[in-house]
Amino acid sequence: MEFMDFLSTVSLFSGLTREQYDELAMIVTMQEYKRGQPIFAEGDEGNGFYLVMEGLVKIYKLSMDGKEQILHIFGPGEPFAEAAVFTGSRFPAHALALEKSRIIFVPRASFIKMIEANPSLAMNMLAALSMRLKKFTHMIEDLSLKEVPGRLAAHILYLSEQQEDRESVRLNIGKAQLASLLGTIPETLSRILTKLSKQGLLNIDGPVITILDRDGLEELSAGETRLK
Amino acid sequence: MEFMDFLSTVSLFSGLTREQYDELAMIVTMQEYKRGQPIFAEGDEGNGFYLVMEGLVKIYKLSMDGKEQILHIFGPGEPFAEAAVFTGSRFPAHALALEKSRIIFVPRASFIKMIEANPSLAMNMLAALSMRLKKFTHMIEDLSLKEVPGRLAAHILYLSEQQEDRESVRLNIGKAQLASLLGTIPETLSRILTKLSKQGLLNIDGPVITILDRDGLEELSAGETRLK
DNA sequence: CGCTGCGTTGAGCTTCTTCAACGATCGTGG
DNA sequence: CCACGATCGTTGAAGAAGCTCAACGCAGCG
Repeated sequence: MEFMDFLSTVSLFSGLTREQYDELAMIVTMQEYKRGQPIFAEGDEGNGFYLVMEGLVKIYKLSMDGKEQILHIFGPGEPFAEAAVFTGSRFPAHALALEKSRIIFVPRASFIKMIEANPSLAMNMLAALSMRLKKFTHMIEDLSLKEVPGRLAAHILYLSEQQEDRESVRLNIGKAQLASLLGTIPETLSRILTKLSKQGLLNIDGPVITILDRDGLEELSAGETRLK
Repeated sequence: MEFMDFLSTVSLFSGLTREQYDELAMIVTMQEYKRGQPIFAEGDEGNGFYLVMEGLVKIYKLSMDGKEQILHIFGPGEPFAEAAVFTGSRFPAHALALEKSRIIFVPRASFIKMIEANPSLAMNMLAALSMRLKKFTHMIEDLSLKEVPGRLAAHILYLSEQQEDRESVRLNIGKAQLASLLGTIPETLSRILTKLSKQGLLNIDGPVITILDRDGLEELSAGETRLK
């Protein structure tokens, strides 16, 4: 059972005993998805939650006329669709593998039993949901109160804090996906990237963005500056 | 202790034993706020969460240039700022009383002890956070994928399902607040209300909105229709 | 080699915001 | 009780931001 090594790295499960890991390994299942393959659709019954073991997953909404808004992009170690476990309702969004992925499924009923018996698991889950909530708060703020250049700047700065190299960022998703994550369309994103580039705030080389003027980006992101 | 009657009506605490209610009543405090008075500010230390006992509270974000986005409006029986309890961090938004309100405060440390000892309380809290998450998902979808008329229509339909009278809705907040909740400004909201009214979809009488064409509103809300 | 997906660029247009002015309502103090 | 100011809602005109539609270059891949 190669899950074990992986499960022990998932922060949601930190603090579990050896037996609890065994128990967990018994109730979960694993499945592979090809690039572009859907994992679930909005409206599907949510009878459990998922865990990215390997690969990349996007959670997104679609409008009637086909426009997409990405809510999350999840990589290895991250759980998704946990909320459906506790509302007992249907998935409010779509999920799709952006790359070839291995995804673990944790069925609701057994997981709820585990939670009720493990205060630390409950606390971990509460913390996870709370972080998610905070992230959404941020997203709503960005969508409503910032213009696209500000959102883009904020996102680049965010990425630069996640990655090793502080000064240059490598996008793990395509520009079209990035546009959808920022609540805009590829054309607009492209224009703004070239604009930022022409103003010397950053440098674009395919999927690699180099930060040239961090202060300038921070002003943009805070809404103190306007793009001319 | 007049809390008791109230606490027993709060769904977050459903399933607690008599002793647990007593315990709860011991650790909480109550405070009154006047209309317009702040309860906490973004960035404040979040050392507990709140519960509306009476009145109306808004949770909101401000942009640099003063624009406001309302995240929630809470009335009696609803908890708010719970997430701060579990992330252990600062409040990510502002809270202010829209009316004269009585607000209960539940300090973090004692509440966490209660949760760890009460699986049902943990489950209630997980369910509450999950619902909140779902609501935000909806909000992001609206902001990103719908235009203002669609958001407004969706909101009116939502209100009509909450209230007794299915055909006429009474706004419990002013139109400026409603605009901020929908991610727009009073001018735009006003124009769209009159437009909807002229098209015979609804009727406006001060804070009372009468639904004249429910199907039309649903089409708008789903993005199937455009406003001419 | 051609196809397909992705990114870019241009032109025109729609939606929404900004700025300004004005009427109505409400609560307060004189 | 009236007058006043403040807040709130409405309307108009102009401008900005972002979207739509269309075309094209380029790279990867069968």
